[in-house]
Formats: sequence, C-alpha cells, structure tokens
Amino acid sequence: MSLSEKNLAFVMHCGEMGSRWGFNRTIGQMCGLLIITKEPMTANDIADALSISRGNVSMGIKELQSWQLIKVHHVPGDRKEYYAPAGEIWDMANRVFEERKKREIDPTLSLLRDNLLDEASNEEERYAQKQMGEIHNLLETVTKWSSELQRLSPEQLNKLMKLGSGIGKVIDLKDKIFKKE
Amino acid sequence: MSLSEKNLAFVMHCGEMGSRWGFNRTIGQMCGLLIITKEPMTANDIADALSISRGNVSMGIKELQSWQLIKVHHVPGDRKEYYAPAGEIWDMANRVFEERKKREIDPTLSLLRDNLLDEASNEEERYAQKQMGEIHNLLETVTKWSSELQRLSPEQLNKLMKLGSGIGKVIDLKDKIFKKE
DNA sequence: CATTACTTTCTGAATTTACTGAAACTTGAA
DNA sequence: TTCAAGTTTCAGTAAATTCAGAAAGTAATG
Repeated sequence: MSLSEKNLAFVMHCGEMGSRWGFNRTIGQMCGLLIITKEPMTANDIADALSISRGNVSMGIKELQSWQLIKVHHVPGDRKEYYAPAGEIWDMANRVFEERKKREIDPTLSLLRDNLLDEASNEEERYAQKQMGEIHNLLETVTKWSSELQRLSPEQLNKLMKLGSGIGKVIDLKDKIFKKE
Repeated sequence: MSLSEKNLAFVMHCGEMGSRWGFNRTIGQMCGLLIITKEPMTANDIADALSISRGNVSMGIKELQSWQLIKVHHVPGDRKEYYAPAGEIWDMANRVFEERKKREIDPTLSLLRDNLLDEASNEEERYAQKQMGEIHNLLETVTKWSSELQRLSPEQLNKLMKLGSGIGKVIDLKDKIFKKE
C-alpha cells in the first residue's frame, strides 16, 4: 500500500526537517510516516513505503527507540514486529524537547559549572567568567522552568498556554496577593 | 594575544556544540570567542585566535550577522571592522531561539496549514489529517506562547521564571478569581 | 588612476555523515 | 537440530558538509 500524494508530501517534509529537529532525513521520514499511519507497520512496510534499505530502517528504529518515540506491537501467531508512535503528539514533542535539552544544554551547563568553580587568574579571565556566569544562569533557569512545565497536568498546561497575553496580568496579580501576606 | 587555557576550553566547547545549536563548528567557536572577549575583534584577530583561514572567518561573520548575533564597530582613523556580540546574553539566546523557530517550526506550520485546507478523500487521509491537525495545534500554541514571552518585560519574565512550581498554584488562583466575575 | 589595506567569493580537497546490501545473527517451530 | 522468518551489524560507497587558500572585489587615499 503506497502513500497518497498529500501524505507523501508530509512524510518527505518530515525528512527535510529531520536534521533540524535533531535526527537525520531517514529518521524524520520514518517518524512522520508512523504518525500519519493508523495501523502499526513492520520494518519491511516502512522500507517499502520510503524506498530505503531494510538495514537503514533497522538503524532508524533503534534511534527512534532511543528517543522513546515509537513502541513495538506484536500480533499473536505472527513473528514480525509492528511499530507505532509511542504516544500522543504532545508526548512525542515533549520527548524530543527533553532529549534535545540533554544534548544541547546539559553538556554546556556542566562545563560552565566546572569553569566557574576555578578562581579567575587575571582580568581577561575575570571578564570571561562574568559572561559564562550569565550563560550559566540563563541555562539553569531554562532547565528549571522546562522541568516545571513537564510537571504540570495537561489541563493546567492547556490553561497556561491559552492564557497568552494574560500571563502578564496574572503575574502582577500574584504579586499583589502575596505581598499582602 | 592568545587565549588562556580555560577560555580556550570554553571556545572549543562552543565549537563542538555549534552544530547542535544550529550552526557549524567554526561559527560556534567564533560566537564563543566574541562573547568572552571584552574588546571587539577584527576578522584577522579571530582567524589568528582560532587558527582558521581568513576566508572562513568572513563566511562565519556573514552567518552570525544573519542570526543577528554580532554587530560591527568602527574605530576612527582605522579602516578595519571590529566585531562584538550584538547584545546581552539574554538577547542573544532570544535571537537564536527566534531564528530556530523560523527554521524548525514555521515551514512545517505552513505545510500543515495548506494540507488541512484540502478535503481528505478517503479514510487513510482522514486519519492523517487528524494527526496533522494535532501537530498544527501544538505548533501554533508554542508559537503564540513564545511570542508572548518575548513581549514581557525582563522583570516580569524574571518573576515568571522564578515562580517555578508556584506556577500551578497561580493558574488555579486565576481560575477562581475570574470564575467569580 | 594606481596603490594599499582590507573583505568577499569561489573551487576543489578533506572530512564527516548517511546509506546500501550482504553476511551474521536470533528465535521459535518442526 | 535444522529450517525458515525475521532482525541486526558492518564494510564499503555515496553524498553532503566544511574548510583553506587563491582569486576577485571594494573603497579610501594620494
């Protein structure tokens, strides 16, 4: 069964964006394909649908599993493995976000921490440390904040998101209220 | 003037992370170097400090300018151009964030919009559209939300960030208050 | 308009990354 | 234990990216 033109366009787009989202073309395609396909697919289905080698699919599956984006299904009396997205769109976006934080932020945070522990030994290093301190604060804040967001219930999160420009007002509100205590 | 060992380590780290942040190694190094160096630097200074070719620096500068991460200074009676970071750390992070949104989200959003305008012509396409709709909503929300954040004053933003887990309470609070009206 | 001081563009080489297809491996059933 | 259906690994190759250095461009100055 081959993809309709529109669906194919979407899958190819996912491929092109793949590398921008943190993986490579093939893996982007696989991910897109599994998302828009209702039924779980076997590795061979995937290879056929995308016209790529079986081996490539196998590597891609491993990678998608390491991102926790897909899960395996089994059909009784059938030895093949069937793959499907690991959750709702929202969950998947969260996973990607988390994983990227791990790769894009955490290593830098740890380097900066180490560096800031040492005493600067001259003016040049002093300035550098000041700047690194700024970056460090920023990344720490982002990290803390993102883990807070993950902790919220979906409906709380939804409310927060819908709040939009109201967010400013709510902050001021909170300010007034807690000042009284 | 060459970099101290610690500063060099930071610059090299920026290089390694470069591709994860959306540019390439050299450009990451250049960016890191300019951030920790107090005085603006000429293209030649940069080439020397990083031991890379002059041509490569030129390309890197162009790219950093397209990200709006650096600005040019001129010294009276000196024909050279001096480069320095375009703003505070916070501004630069914002720029990177914005730029990445443009590259990683906007193209997909526009593809999805187009696709959702068409009527699905069979069950398979109907399911695909449902999924694309979900992605579309998610991306729209993220987009709207991020532009809201940019609109907040720095101190409001700071309060919000510091709020941490308190955010849940504030949402509930807001709920109660506005329900009464 | 020629020179000087500087910047940008371009080409091909080097490096890195991604992909194929075949071989090796795994697992369950007979 | 052997076979068959399936999966994974890996060596070699193809493709994409990055880079140095040379050539071309630009603009101020005399």
